[in-house]
Amino acid sequence: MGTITKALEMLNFFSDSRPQIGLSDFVRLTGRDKATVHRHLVELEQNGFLEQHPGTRAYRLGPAILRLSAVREATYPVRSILRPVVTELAEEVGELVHASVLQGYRLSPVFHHDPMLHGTQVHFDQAEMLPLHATSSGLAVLAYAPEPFRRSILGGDLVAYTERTVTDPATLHVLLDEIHAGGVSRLSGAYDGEVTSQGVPVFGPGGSVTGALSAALPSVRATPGTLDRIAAALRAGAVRATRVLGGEMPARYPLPPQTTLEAREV
Amino acid sequence: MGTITKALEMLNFFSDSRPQIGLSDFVRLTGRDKATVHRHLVELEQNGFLEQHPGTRAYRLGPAILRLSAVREATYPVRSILRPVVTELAEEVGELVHASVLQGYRLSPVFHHDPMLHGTQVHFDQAEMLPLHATSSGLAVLAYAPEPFRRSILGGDLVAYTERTVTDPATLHVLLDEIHAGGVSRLSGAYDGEVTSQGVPVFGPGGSVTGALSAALPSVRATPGTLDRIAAALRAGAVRATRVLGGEMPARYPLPPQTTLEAREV
DNA sequence: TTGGTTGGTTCATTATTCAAACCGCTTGTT
DNA sequence: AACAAGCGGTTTGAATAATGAACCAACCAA
Repeated sequence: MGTITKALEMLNFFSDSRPQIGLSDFVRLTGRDKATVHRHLVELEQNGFLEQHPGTRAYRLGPAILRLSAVREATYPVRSILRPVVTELAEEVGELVHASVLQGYRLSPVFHHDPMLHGTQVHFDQAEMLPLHATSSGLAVLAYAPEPFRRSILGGDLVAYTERTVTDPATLHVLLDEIHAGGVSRLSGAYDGEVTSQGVPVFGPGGSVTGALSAALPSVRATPGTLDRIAAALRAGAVRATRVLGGEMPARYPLPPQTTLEAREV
Repeated sequence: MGTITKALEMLNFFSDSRPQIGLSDFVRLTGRDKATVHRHLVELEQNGFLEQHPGTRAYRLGPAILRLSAVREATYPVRSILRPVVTELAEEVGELVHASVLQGYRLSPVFHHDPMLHGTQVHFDQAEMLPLHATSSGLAVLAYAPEPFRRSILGGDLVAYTERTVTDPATLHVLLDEIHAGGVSRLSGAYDGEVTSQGVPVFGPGGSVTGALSAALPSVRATPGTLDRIAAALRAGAVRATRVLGGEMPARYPLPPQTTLEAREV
């Protein structure tokens, strides 16, 4: 692992629930030497990717990240483009919806919205990278990804996040073919034990998968009728999201919403 | 310069006008070796800070930056807090207003808004880090910064961006004392030759300067009356911005808006 | 005092960087 | 067709910078 990766990985330890991290915490989190960690922190700070609280000396994410994200959004506004799609979809289905884009072997959250209609909500941490094999978004992506990519994922480490995470490559392969046929993935308790979620792929130019939309709800609220309604809305959302991003739906994708909706049992 | 800095600095070459950069371009821009540059690019890409266009193989800023900026905003929402202040101020004065925060020896843009009321607008590139000695924002910050910090800036490289940039430390020192007394900095053609801008400091907890607000307009529209009206609005904006950020105005700051407004000739 | 924190520094050892050559591919020119 | 020049990317061994165990200093509680 290179120096740059070591430094950048430290940024990933920040999350909504852990916004500030001190030197010793970083040493524990990374398992690396204190001197190295410190030098990396200083360098990140000098470049504005971190800033140090004057009092506590703890580090938090810095203003450079803000500046760069503004530049990316100004030239390639994925987030602001997906925002209305996600928000409308979330309001329509009445549950948490999030959009994410493929980054390496995981999904990077881009935007999420929860209409907050119910007493219990699904917790979503936008700092977490999502695994492909254990989330509805990930399965939706894998189902439409090129065969070599699918194989490299199924052949890699398939972490079991709960006892209901599917980690058998053969079973996953069958599951992905079913999702490919239906256009929507459905998972219950495979990543968060109490959550049921459904996902649809989002495509870029040339019909290649670039990300996913997903709706999640507490499994206690997940009746078959509700899930089918959400699935139909997601399918329509996939088309909208792909269109606003300038992508193309592959010809083989099951068309919404006038198309027959087959309930998918997963 | 460390490896991490070399890699992170490459991200700064992206801007609104240069959203995609290829390997050879980076080699020219950085002056570094092609093999090294390539390894850095690959490592940045693997961590999602860059993504490579499949067709052209050019690099652009990646989704990880988006994810991290969302985390920072969720826990320390400087941008979304300053947004309404900047927008209202811009609409009030009818000109481009931007907010920026101190990062090392420069200012990092956070948010900007242009009401677009006139035929000619000031161009603002949010990718550019602003120098302290040649911008109204920077002078506003320096005027209220601790003496050692002010001296380290005035003792460093003072680049002349135009023939009207003040680069003499002694002259700048006098200028800063005047700004400190008046609360507003005013510069004409010191950074962009055709632009006149005014800046006010924004303070954090404990009354330390953390950033600035600035309003800019084409010098051809800059009449004394207009500038004084904008200066008054900025002073009020500084108080609002400081308050919403949870900071404290220093006791010595000239109070708006009921206070006497002295026109500052700079 | 002792013991356990915290953030930060020093200096042999070790891994990374550099420069120049090369490869395969595309593009525009002769 | 042949050529040159551009592109992204890779390989090589000598120069250079990163690493990590030990060390400092400060703070807090017992």
